[in-house]
Amino acid sequence: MSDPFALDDEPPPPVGANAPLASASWLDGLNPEQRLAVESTEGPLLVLSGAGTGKTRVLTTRLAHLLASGLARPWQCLVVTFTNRAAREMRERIASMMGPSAEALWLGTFHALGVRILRRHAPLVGLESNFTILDTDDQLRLVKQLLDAEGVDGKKWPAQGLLAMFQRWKDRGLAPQRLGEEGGGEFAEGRSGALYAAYQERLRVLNAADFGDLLLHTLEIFTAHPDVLEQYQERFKYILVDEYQDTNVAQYLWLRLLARRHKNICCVGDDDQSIYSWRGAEVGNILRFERDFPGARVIRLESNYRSTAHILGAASGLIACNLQRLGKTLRAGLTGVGGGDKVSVRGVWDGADEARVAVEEIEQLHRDGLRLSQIAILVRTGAQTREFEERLIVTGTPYRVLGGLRFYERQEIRDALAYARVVAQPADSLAFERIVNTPKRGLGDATMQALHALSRAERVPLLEAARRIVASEELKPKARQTLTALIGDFDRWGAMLGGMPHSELIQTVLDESGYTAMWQAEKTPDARGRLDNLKEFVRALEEYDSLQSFLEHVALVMENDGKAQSDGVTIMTLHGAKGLEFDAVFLPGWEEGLFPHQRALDESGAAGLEEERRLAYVGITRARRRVFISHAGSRRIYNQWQDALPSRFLAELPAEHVERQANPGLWGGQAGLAEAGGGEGWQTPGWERMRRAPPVVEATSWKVETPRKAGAFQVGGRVFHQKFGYGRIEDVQDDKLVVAFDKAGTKKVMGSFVTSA
DNA sequence: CGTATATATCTTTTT
DNA sequence: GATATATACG
Repeated sequence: MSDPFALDDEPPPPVGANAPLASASWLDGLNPEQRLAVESTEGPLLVLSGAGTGKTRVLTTRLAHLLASGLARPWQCLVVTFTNRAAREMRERIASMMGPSAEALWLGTFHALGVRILRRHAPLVGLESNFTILDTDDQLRLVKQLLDAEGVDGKKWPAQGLLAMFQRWKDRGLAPQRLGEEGGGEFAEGRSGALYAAYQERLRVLNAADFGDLLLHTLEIFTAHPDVLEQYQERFKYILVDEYQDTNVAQYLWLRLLARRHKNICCVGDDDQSIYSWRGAEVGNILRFERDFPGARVIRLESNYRSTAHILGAASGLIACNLQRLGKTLRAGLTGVGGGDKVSVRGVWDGADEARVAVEEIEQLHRDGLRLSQIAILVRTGAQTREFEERLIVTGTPYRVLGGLRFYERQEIRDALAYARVVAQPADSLAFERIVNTPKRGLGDATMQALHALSRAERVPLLEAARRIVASEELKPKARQTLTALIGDFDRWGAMLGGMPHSELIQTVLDESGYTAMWQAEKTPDARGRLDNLKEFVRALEEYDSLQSFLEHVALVMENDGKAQSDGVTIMTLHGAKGLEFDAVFLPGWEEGLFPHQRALDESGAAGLEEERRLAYVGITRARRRVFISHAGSRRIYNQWQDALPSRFLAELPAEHVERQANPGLWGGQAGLAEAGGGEGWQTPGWERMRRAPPVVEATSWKVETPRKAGAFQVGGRVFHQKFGYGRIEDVQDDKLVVAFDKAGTKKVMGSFVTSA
């Protein structure tokens, strides 16, 4: 086994088992390419690693190799992952191989590593080292305020769009002063560049950074302060990057700067799994690697140890339809297992039917001995999870939704966090603003206007402005009194900060502020759950040794890894599933418009389509043994039933790897979906015809009352309104109606809110 | 100032 | 169908 020359005879690792590496023989069990990737420690190295070819294994083994062979000490290794989950898993695996020295590794996401560096040098970019990290909510509120202050019409130029623009700039490493020609565009008559600068300035005043800043500022520091850069260049002897195809320009520049000294940078990626271009990721980073790092070595990992031949065949056939790719062939590295089952494709009636059929199949797999935790349902959009959840609840099948609305995104948790933030950092104006009037204290718009004005005028945080304003005569006595009380509360809590366990402190804050009482008084059914969440929140606090470190963790991770679910079916988005594997994978919703998603096609055209196809490829290759794809004939979107065509991706799956499942008696006469019986229904003339003529949006008659257009109403007609009851139409104006209601008097209402009576 | 009601918009994907 | 924003009223 340990004969280094007997590489070709090494048996591949068994499917589905992560054979633990014995500490002394970390190279055992690697195939020749993997071994080469591990042992080529010096100089730039690009590892092109197809799905299921042991990428993570190579990364961890390489790291272990570097440490165990004495080439580097843990703190000299920089390891960048794409998700927090990947970082955690990597750390655990290294720790199990190397022991506690793994603690000293610089290992994390770009953003986590960015903060770590930025905290040390914050003053160089005009921040204090205890700066706040904003969440999306805060950012949006800030941009809105900005548009307001600058007199830009927020209706015409939505804050969302502007924020997205800022983010794209940041993804490309562009600070306002570097925008140059880029700046402007149409937005707000070409003022977007100036707004960007104003936004960054506001952040600085607030002593805050948004997500993009964590990288942008570090980059700024590295370029403007060579001495600082040198310090890190010197330190990081070896750099390892996971999911390299998903790095954006800013991250690329960041890496290039850090690697310039030792040049021992190893990037692992797969252009076929690049699915984050909408977030600024540049597949081009892979292409330019050899150019930017002269003498770079490229190793291809093409032996797939994960999936059966049929699954591989289906996935390869699909991805081959993409024109923009480096080109890689996945070979089945699996021995002793035949082709396995073909990929199942099934047409279903609608979303509910789809869920029902899938869950039946899941129960069958479970009866056959598959563990539920080895089964996943991977959806294109978060909204799709619901129908599966409902069905799984009905059948009593345990499940877990990963990445849905996340714990720290819930309203009550954000509120509690805001309280914690103000206690920890009284200058955090955005947090203060969030909770001044939660629970209701009678501090409304008027008070806030005054506070903002003073805050801007004197360039002080809101809480400080509040202090000054209550000392003046400006507010009405009532507002003045409540505000004084609130300031007093925060002072008191602030003083308690070091004196008691912080979880207790936050509990006290939530109780004394009346926040807990607010939910207790609430009669709605979900109030109960919210109180539970708050308890969970306080419990999570206990696991951190300071309020600061807790807040930092939350800002970066946004997920609550506290409660590890036991056995259950996993539901998540395709994006969330990258890097995971399951025995059986369900891929619902393969319909034109949903997958590929219409929006991707509209916004990015052919490139968008290819990215969607890569997403499909990622989905299929998550599976070890079984893949179940389904598409529904009609699906409800918002309120309307829409006929849906099977996804073009279905036609791209090689027929020899696919088994078309007939759903008995279901597909009688669906237009365009004729089941010709040849198992290739989506390639029939009918489907081709439908594909050329885009589907007509029409409400099917058997489920909904079609919302009537105002045009269908006539003056004098009788109508019924949910709230106002019956009435007579007096006038029709565009989509609005003037109706004289029998009981409620004459009102102007939207035509869509009434029905003919 | 708060509440209730009416309307608009929304869902692609996440660090 | 759910949730943010706008408006009217108390």
